[in-house]
Amino acid sequence: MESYNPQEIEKKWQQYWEEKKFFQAEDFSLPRRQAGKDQKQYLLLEFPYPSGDGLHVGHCRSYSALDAIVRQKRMAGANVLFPIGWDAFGLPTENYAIKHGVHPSVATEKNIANFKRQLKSLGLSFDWSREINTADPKYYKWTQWIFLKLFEKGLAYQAEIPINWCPACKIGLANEEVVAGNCERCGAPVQRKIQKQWMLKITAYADRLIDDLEKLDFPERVKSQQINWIGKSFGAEVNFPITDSQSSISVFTTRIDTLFGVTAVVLAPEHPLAEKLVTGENKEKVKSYIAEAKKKSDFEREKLEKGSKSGVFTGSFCKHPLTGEEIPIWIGDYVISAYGGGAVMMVPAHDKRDYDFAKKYGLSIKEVVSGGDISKNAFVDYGVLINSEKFNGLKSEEAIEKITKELEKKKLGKKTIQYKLRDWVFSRQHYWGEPMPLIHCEKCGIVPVPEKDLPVELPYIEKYQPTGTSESPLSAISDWVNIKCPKCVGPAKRETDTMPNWAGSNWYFMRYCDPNNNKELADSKKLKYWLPVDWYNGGMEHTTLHLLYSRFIYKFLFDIGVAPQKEPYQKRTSHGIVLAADGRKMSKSFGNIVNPDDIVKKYGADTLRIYEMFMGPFDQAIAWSEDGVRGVSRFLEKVWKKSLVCAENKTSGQDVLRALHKLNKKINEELDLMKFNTIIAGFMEFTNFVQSHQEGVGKDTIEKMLVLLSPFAPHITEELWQKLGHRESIFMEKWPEFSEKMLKKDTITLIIQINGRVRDIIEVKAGISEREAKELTLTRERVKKYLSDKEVKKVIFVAEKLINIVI
RNA sequence: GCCCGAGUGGUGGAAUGGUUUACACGAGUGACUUAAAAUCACUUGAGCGCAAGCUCAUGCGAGUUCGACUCUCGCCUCGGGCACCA
Repeated sequence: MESYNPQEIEKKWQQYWEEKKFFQAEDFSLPRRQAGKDQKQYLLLEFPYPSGDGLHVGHCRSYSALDAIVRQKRMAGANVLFPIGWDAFGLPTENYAIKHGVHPSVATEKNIANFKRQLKSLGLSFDWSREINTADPKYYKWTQWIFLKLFEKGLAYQAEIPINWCPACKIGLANEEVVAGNCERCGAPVQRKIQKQWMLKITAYADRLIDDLEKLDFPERVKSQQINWIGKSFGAEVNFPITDSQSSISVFTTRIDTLFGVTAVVLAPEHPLAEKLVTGENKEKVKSYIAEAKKKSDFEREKLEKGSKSGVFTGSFCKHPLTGEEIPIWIGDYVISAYGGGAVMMVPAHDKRDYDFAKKYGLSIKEVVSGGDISKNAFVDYGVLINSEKFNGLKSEEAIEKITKELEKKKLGKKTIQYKLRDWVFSRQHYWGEPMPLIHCEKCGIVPVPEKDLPVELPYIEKYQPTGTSESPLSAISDWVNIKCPKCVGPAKRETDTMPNWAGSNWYFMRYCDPNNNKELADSKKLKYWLPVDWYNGGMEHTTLHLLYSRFIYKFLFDIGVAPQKEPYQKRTSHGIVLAADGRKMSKSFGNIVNPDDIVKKYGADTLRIYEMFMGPFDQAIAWSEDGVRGVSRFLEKVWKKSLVCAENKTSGQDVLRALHKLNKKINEELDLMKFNTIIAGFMEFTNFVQSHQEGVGKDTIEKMLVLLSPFAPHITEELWQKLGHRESIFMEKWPEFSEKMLKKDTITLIIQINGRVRDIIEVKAGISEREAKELTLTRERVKKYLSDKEVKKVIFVAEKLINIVI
């Protein structure tokens, strides 16, 4: 008998499938086999960033799993779109290029070639004819086009916002490049620097991003994470008039019922009024405090531990809007400038942070909601109001209503809604990204590049190093920067900022529907046919970034008539990461990385695929184990041998057929639930069964088993299929159905319990009645032993399962 | 500090109210072999016992139930996420 040699057969079939174009999706077409049941299925995985490290075994895990689902759906008759492409712009490539003196476009090209080779070696059934690359001008033409539309509709604007600035490297840093407040490259402490940045107004879509989640088939934890991120809260805005001044401080609170407990107002160090309110004696102290706080990066500010909040008194006071009482104005670093106007009313009795702050600086604590013990802790729950003048005795809920009304009447406040969600910083001062298609004209201001001039190509330059001035490297190319204004033909300059890599990944799934269109983003009929994506799998870490951002962009494209629906993805699932054998993350610095190439070379792609599905629950993080890989390799060896041996037999016995239908049922029920690990276990159980019933297993059974296994282990099953005498590919087979009738057995195992403990097990005929079961049970020696003279109080009978005697 | 998960053999895990430990790994014994590897067969939660068998065990403690890994309450530990969100 020929032995199983994956290295030989896998290449062969990969080429065969590619030549036959098996995996190309057909626009509008009926599915291959079930005419009349025109069911399109669009399955998407997050396209990879082609890093220099090559494919990770983590990619293989989710890709193999999705591929199994895709292959099964094709066999069941669906017209499946399963595309792949490259999220090619990004910071790591630029950094790599600078470090090694290789142009980013060259590095990207090389990395893509490597990724492509690796993906192909796994035999994944992508439709390669639709491959896209976000760094290709033909692609980013449309990324720029989307930006122009956002600009046109007023959803792209410029704002002064702080960035992380490394004073030593003289470059702006991404959050990821800031490690514990220091620059990742040189270790210098990161500072904040104000920079003019392009922003996208995602906040305009906040409500819709929450409301439309309802109808989507997303995991609850994904939905709630997005909802919490958007953070819609209902509350009130209150004005505290500043003493001896015309102006007032506006604060936002969700707990207006605690208004009478305010003992200070605290401003963020960046608050525009902060410096103005400082009085003589405190001036120096406050100034240096503000300077210190501003220097701290967001990172440090966010990580301030309990108790380490700091603050300083400005020396100024404001008036309580209802009592007229004098209230001190403080500055505190725990107040976030970007939220709620950068000012809070401090109610130490009923807010934990305020409580800590008041304790630290000896501010008074005034209880206004009864129910707690404020000498020990802040009482944060709702309760009944006290010390609140005419509102005493009201419940918190009612008080919120009435106090808000009172403030509105006196024009000192109003009901408002606040969101945590912030607008999206959309520009980068880097080379390797899409240039923003805008022109700055001295006369006309900001002028969009006319659509006919798109794409604005990224110039190929030798010097893409940072400029040291916090401007993009593009600003140094005067040939490119200086241009005539498209409106007035006067002298003008190009915008030199580029877009973040999110720009390309926001809409890539739309381009797959029509990847070579030169006239528009994609043909509207094709979009209408394929979208929305039926099933999108990806990582949990993208929940509040890519997944949310791309929903926003899709909604925008829907509003301007480009996207066919309100939501891009109908169903979302997420995979767990693959950890190293030591339980840590795989990382170069730990030296614990597993290269999929090595596994494919040693054991074959089918083994790698099955192992990664078998390793554990799909959505959980699991550590790599090469012993586990060997176990799967043994399983495939067994499939190979038993298939060839049993194909000699003509027919199969009843027991074997029952086991086969049981397996078929298991797969049909568990595949969409992504219970790959138990499905593979089911196959192992089946092959073990075959091993012990070898004579009773016929060719019919083996063939059906191979068809069932083919989505999971495509190469070995295709090879065996042909060895068993078939000319057509196994993937042209129709997905098998199981019959419930075949699963029925004549006898069942009845568990006998006494007081809920198992005491005996008997084989009885199926469909046994309670009376029969009881009679049978009471004759058993082992039961009698326990019953002896005791009284039977109760008998619980669960049909086809167990009988429990209570004594 | 807040939010979300998860705790089951030597290990990864299975079981979502009904035989705890499927499947796999590892370990052990035997067969084949000059030998090893590979393969095959058997054993493998812990304790007591010659055995039949009994007792205990799903992080800890209570509770609901004829019956709890599963449901409820309280606690502990680990992992992931985070924007001190007023």
